[in-house]
Amino acid sequence: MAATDTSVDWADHALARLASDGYRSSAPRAEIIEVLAGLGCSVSAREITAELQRRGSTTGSASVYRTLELLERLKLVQRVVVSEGLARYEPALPGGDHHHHVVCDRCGKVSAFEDEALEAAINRLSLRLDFAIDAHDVTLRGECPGCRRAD
Amino acid sequence: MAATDTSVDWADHALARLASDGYRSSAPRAEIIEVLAGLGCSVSAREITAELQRRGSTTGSASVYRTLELLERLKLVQRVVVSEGLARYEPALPGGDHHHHVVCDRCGKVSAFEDEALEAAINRLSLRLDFAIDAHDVTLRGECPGCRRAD
DNA sequence: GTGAATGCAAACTCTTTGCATGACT
DNA sequence: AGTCATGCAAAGAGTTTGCATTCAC
Repeated sequence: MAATDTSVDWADHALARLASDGYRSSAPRAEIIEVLAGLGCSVSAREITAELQRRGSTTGSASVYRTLELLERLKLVQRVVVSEGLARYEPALPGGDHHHHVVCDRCGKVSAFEDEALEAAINRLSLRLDFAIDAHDVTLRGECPGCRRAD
Repeated sequence: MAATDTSVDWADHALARLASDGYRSSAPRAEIIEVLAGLGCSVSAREITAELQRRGSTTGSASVYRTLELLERLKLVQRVVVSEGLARYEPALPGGDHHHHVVCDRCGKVSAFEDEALEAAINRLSLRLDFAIDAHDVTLRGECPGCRRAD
């Protein structure tokens, strides 16, 4: 699929932002940004690297990771949690409590919460999607009380 | 922290379920379940393995992974996605669209959706939590239209 | 010319798998 | 006794890091 108008906008925006923030404009960065814009939503570093190789680029995977880290720091890309990855588990009783998690960006502390309105919104939402939804994860991120006080 | 009543209940329940499903009752499994019950919510395989070693157990990490897989299959533990792990990225424009993802359990297809009611619920929820929330991820899982038809 | 950014390769972390040994039923 | 489950160790996937080289400024 060709890049959409929005993705072109984003690529330009990202390149401009890098320049205005004093980062050097290199071919690898431009290529990574272009691929990111073209592939759209929810792309892994691995997929970007593969796409670069397919295009005959000599950009290495280390640069992909470094550039993603930079783009994330500048909030030019958002890191999303889709599934897989570092798995965490918790005991589950049949019909037991249903809760989600808040993770502290600073210290990594994980707390649990429950919210009926949230569940209701997800249930209603599930009805209007084409997918047959059978599970959901919600993760909030921010600063925990301890780290807030330490500011 | 000592095991709570609930976690003891869960450990017993899990052991009973394994037995009733014909799985052998082994020391490693019992230890893993005990650790899982004690550590509570959101534990990684790595943390379980570390705790086992700390306790002087000879249980290897392969058994931890195999037991977690088994427990997940029996729905005795729930796999939760907290963050980290396989990172996926997407272009982000400042003030750009805000959306979440539905992942097909069968084919891995990722689709995006937006839902105002969901966002509203999360915003309201954020206000009553002690954390200073600055981001959130919502991931739904189920079967995509294509895979549903293929049933 | 100088320092930032790159590519390569090695190191690391987490997870999975093969296989011989050991333990539950 | 039979076979399920284990531990070990090796292999695999994804990511990070050190270092010499290259390239943008």
